[in-house]
Amino acid sequence: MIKFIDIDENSRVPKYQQIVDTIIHNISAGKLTMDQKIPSINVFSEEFYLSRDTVEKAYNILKERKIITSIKGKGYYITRTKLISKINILFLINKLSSYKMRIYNSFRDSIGGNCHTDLHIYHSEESLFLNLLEKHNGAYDYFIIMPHFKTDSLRHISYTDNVKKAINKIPKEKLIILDNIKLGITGEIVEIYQDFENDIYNALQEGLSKIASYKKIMLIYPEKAVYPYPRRILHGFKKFCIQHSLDFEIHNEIYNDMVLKKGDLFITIEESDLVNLVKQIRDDEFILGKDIGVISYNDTPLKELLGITVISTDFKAMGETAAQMILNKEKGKVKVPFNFIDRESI
Amino acid sequence: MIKFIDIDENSRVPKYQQIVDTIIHNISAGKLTMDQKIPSINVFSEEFYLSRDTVEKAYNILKERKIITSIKGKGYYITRTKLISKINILFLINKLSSYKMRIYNSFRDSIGGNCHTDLHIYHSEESLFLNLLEKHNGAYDYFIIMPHFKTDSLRHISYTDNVKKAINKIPKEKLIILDNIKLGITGEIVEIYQDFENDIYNALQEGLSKIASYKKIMLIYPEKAVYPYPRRILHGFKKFCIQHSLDFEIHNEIYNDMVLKKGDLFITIEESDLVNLVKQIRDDEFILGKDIGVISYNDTPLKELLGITVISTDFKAMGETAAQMILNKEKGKVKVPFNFIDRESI
DNA sequence: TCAAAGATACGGGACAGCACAGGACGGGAT
DNA sequence: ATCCCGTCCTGTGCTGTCCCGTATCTTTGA
Repeated sequence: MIKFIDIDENSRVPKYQQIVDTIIHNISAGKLTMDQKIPSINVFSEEFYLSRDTVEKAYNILKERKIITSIKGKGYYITRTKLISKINILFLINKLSSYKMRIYNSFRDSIGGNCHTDLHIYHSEESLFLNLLEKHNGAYDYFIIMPHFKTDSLRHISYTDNVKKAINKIPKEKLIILDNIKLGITGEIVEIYQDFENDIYNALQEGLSKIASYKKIMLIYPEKAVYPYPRRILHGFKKFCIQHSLDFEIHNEIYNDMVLKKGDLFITIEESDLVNLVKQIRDDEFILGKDIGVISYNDTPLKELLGITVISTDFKAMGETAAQMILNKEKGKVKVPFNFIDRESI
Repeated sequence: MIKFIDIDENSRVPKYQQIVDTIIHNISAGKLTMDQKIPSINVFSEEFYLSRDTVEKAYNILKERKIITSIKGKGYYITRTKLISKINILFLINKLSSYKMRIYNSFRDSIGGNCHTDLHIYHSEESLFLNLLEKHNGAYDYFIIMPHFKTDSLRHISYTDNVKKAINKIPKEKLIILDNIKLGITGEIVEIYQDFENDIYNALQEGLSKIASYKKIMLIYPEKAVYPYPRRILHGFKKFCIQHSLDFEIHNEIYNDMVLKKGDLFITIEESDLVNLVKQIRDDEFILGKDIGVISYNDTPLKELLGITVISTDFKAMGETAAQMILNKEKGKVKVPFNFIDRESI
């Protein structure tokens, strides 16, 4: 049996807090190791002449901090021996894309060394998302989540009741929602959102004079992607085109045998479509930015080198904002900057 | 009689659950086959000093999951061997870069739907790496790990004893090492490695005729990066230059006020350096691929569009190979393809 | 200043899960 | 007939979890 230091009857610190400190102290001293069993509530309370309630409260605090885990009928076990003092953050994203990566990396750069961040990917699958939340419930001090799911072709509702319930279970002060605003969660939570519909509308508006010189605008929106882009992009695009009486079409991808016509303007979302398109423009000996225009969705340094005009979310700002709001304990909704960056491709 | 692994008396997992896991594991490992008889409750309980009740409870769970069927007076028999459990894979990487991302995504595309893959990032920190392995020890069927750590300036030895010990604790048949071969782990493990030194040497060799026409070769090797690149890249580069009597220099990054000279050839590793370099070449009104040459490390679709010559690891192949070796239960060491792709930037 | 509210600590009880030790019964095999 | 098999049963002693009431002390609010 592990030898614990005594509990001080006359201390100002609550007894349950003394128990917590004792356990943590024993862990850092190496006297308690991973997966080791600690005394049961009954044993502990009798050993030190404490109420069962006091020990239970202490164990519950340790459990919430995921330092110990309880198994009904068996006992309490140590499940974490390191990173105890750090703030733990769960970063939950639907898929691993270069943009998500940039958000994550800029977040980690901004949040500083005193935080531990775990990244989990749920591959846009609702069941996985629910599982992960269930599994890590209470284990983290902050949950940064990006709720994007595979949409059924039948229903256009983005979130099922299960998802809403699961997210509502997370204490509001621990919750940070990225990328989405249509959750209908009440209360003061942190939201860092993209306003997909207005973002694309306003960005295109900025480039109107140039855009209007093209005969037809083609949006390449990957409809059948495993991980769908928000359909509000479509709405914003359509709204812009209709309002300015511009001829437009929407396609799923850039096919290899696509017929390009002088005066076409393409807006590509996926990088692969951009690459295919530019290759085809070159093959057909059109001049990019003159015969055929290209606007790409979301900027990268190499797109800048290529001189591709972009409409882009500032992902770096997104990660930084999330970090800042945690560090400064700010609340509220923040819109991520979305810019039209004019280069030579239109 | 089937040899079962032992039941751990002190585990936090209930004993009956350990029995269930053991049986399922033996089925996926092929040690228990269809219609085979498993030990009776009495035999099993005596063999492992368990209560009959515990074994019975485990068998009942398996029966409810239709994995075994009981015949009164005869015994228990395996009745289902397929789709009883997903294979769990832990993908452990040191940092999140676009290349790591490509490996991971191509791995997931290749491994198929019957596997569940978790990605964890240890940020090149030894303690985090050890903690993750300790925490998930035994929870996964395969461990795909990329051992890269922050190097002390004092020691150039890449791996401490702790790391070696931790990796050695993983059963050999579960272990897949990516990216590194200098671990000194004995036994037949799966290794999918990059031979950094010879890769860069051979790739440059392929482009020798073009490279030799430049006056001086500059390698931009980010020495002080938080996540260091293997120094063997340096060795291979130096070897190539010395062997062909080429003038060379090694820099840490592309500075903004760098003096470019006609006849310089740059090899950039980080994308940011490539971007800065190309911008500067344009600012100084040099002609890329004529006045000044650029070779970039690791290919991307946009580099192809830009016409940047690259020497590149085939990351997609890396992920696919890992998946194939798990699916086909192959063993051994496989070198990842590394190519010289000549474009217009030299 | 005083009362209400809250946190702390205690004692106890009820309930369900885990692991163990048996026993009783009928069915299958030899 | 005998032995081992699965099945169902009771009982014991531990475990965590949730609940109640009570007494003390501090903090808060009016």
